Amino acid sequence: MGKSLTIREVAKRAGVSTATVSRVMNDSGPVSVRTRELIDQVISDSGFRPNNLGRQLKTSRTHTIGVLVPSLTNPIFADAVAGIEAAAGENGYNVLLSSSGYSTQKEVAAVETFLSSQVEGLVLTVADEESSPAIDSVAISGLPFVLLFNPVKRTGYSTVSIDNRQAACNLTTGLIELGHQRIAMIAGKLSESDRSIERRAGFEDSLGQHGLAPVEIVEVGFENPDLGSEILRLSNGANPPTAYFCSTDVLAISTMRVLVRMGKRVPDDVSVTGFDGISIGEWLTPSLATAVQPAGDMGEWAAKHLLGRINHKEPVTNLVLPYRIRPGESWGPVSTSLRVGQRA
Amino acid sequence: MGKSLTIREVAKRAGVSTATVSRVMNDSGPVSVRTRELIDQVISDSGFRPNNLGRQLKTSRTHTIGVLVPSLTNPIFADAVAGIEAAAGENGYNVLLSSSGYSTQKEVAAVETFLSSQVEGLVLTVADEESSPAIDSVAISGLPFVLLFNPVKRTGYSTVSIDNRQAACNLTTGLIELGHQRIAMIAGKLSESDRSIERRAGFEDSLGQHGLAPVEIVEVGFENPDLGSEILRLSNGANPPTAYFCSTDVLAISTMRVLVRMGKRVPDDVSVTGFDGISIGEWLTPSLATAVQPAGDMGEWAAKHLLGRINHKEPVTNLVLPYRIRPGESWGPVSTSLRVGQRA
DNA sequence: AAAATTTCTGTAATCGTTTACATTAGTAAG
DNA sequence: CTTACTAATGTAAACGATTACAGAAATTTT
Repeated sequence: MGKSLTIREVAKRAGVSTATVSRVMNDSGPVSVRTRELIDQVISDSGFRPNNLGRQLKTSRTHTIGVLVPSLTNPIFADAVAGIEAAAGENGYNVLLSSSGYSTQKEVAAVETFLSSQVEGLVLTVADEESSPAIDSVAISGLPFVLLFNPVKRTGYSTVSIDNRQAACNLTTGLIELGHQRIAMIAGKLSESDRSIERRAGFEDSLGQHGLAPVEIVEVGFENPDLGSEILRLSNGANPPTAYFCSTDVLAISTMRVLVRMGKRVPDDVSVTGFDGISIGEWLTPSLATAVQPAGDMGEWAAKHLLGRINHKEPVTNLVLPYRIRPGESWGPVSTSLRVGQRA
Repeated sequence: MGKSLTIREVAKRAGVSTATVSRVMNDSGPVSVRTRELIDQVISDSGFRPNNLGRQLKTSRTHTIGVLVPSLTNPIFADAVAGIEAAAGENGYNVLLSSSGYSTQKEVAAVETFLSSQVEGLVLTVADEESSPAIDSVAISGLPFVLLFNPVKRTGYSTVSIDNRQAACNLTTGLIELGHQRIAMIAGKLSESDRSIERRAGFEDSLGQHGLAPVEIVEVGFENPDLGSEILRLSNGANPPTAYFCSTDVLAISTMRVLVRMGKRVPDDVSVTGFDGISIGEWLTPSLATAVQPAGDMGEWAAKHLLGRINHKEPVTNLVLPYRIRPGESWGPVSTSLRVGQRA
């Protein structure tokens, strides 16, 4: 409300020049003890707060990074953002946050805003790295950025991820070793997530290695997936799955709920696996078998690396962190009765 | 990397003045069709992107709001931020995000940064509204802000919350009606959360109305609460609680886990209630009895109201939204054996 | 065809800082 | 008491946009 003070006003009140005031604020040059004290006094008396816009415009440093994720309601991203924010804060950086809702269009818009706002770098998770106009924009601009969660495909920019394909393969193999032969995949829209694509590939790798084929790969939207009807259809179909491999924990949780509501027991009647390792999964009954991505650490690492690139010209790096298969109660041996029943 | 273009360069290339370029970009004055096309051409050819700092400095509008929450890993806040971000985005506003980790000191620092960054308003959840230097700073600055989740105490600024005290009272009464007489409260540090304080008050209201006293009120830190030893102590004490009233869902979930690990059955041996209504709660087994705050809507409303205050001089408002008691499987009638056993 | 409008465009100041450069004051050395 | 340095301060030009204001060009009115 009340027009805030400018450095000029402070200078006038202290009877010095703006240059001197600036020098005491930034410790950027010699100032006599006397005047320094005088100016400090005036500043604290008047509650002067320098306007960052002026400073940033002049120095062309904003100490701000942009962060773009698909969604904040999925804890995997919230946790990552928490890690990013923490690392940024520790290093005196601010975070400009945007979420895309898995929309390529919104990704582009967000990136455009970030670039206009002169952020010094970006951490982002895009829908599909291979065909992302948003990434193209950033790349062209020359601004440092690091891709988070997106599987590394092209080289040339920094990424922090896990080996989605291998993790998915391991998880699927786990199901097969439990005796499952008829496995369906519930996948987040492949066009909305290259993670889904990779995970599907891993899923198929494993099936292939064991001479199996997927019962079906069902694509669902992330925002309001209508799992109910799909699962009902599969379940009542000619070839009902004994296990559901879901491309994210959130989808897995929804899947389990649908199954339970249908009267199925997990894992006695049907097994379910997730992917991401959000902490809720552990607390569920049955707890969720999944592949854990260390989201908080990944975010933290991404931010630190980004700052390194910005401030110390550190080279582009592709970090692939280890994942962890977290066995849970949501998968179990395929039920004998079912196995026989189906074969009959 | 590559020095980006300025409006001056664009003007030169198009053979016009910067004023004209500015006019076509902002539609802020008459421009002949010919020159408009010419300039548009030059802009898209050169990939010119206006530098927001210059614009913002001149217009003194940043189209940015600051958002400060205690934590992003607690879904109640992540959901709220999602709502805020969505509303802000829809209205062309950017979000500068910070999290305080329940530290008053960090709150102050974050607010200071926001003010320097010339945000146009703030949405924030502070530890304790009644003694918050952060709020004082903002209030003095005259910047519009809205308090989210913090119970409304003083008037004079906008808030969005629910009636924490009443909700807590209702929830406690629910426990009492199930026969519980020995109820302990697990409270987030009262110094770190005025919500905890209110909820405790509601808890005590209900107990008082029924002529009961709390077994104990245990305060735990939010960040890494050591619930294990506390609950063990209570459980093995002279007066073991038959129910735990927890001040947040996150604490309630931890409490349930500890109890289960101790071999207790929930709700057969002991009941547990939460507070917040994070969606996980519903999916747990047993599902969590709790009071639901509509976090996403609250965030959305807070942001919209803030923008209303910024742009349309809407008056300060205290919005108290309805909460909903969500009964769950985590509470049940007090077990008869226990009741008798204890009385013996 | 001149006058009166209206439409278009340019000039230059400004927003709030920082900082290169110039200047002055202060101190040490000769 | 100069001279030569260093320390302290000030002057003024940026940074990249917007926008009063004024002037030129095009159009309409008389």
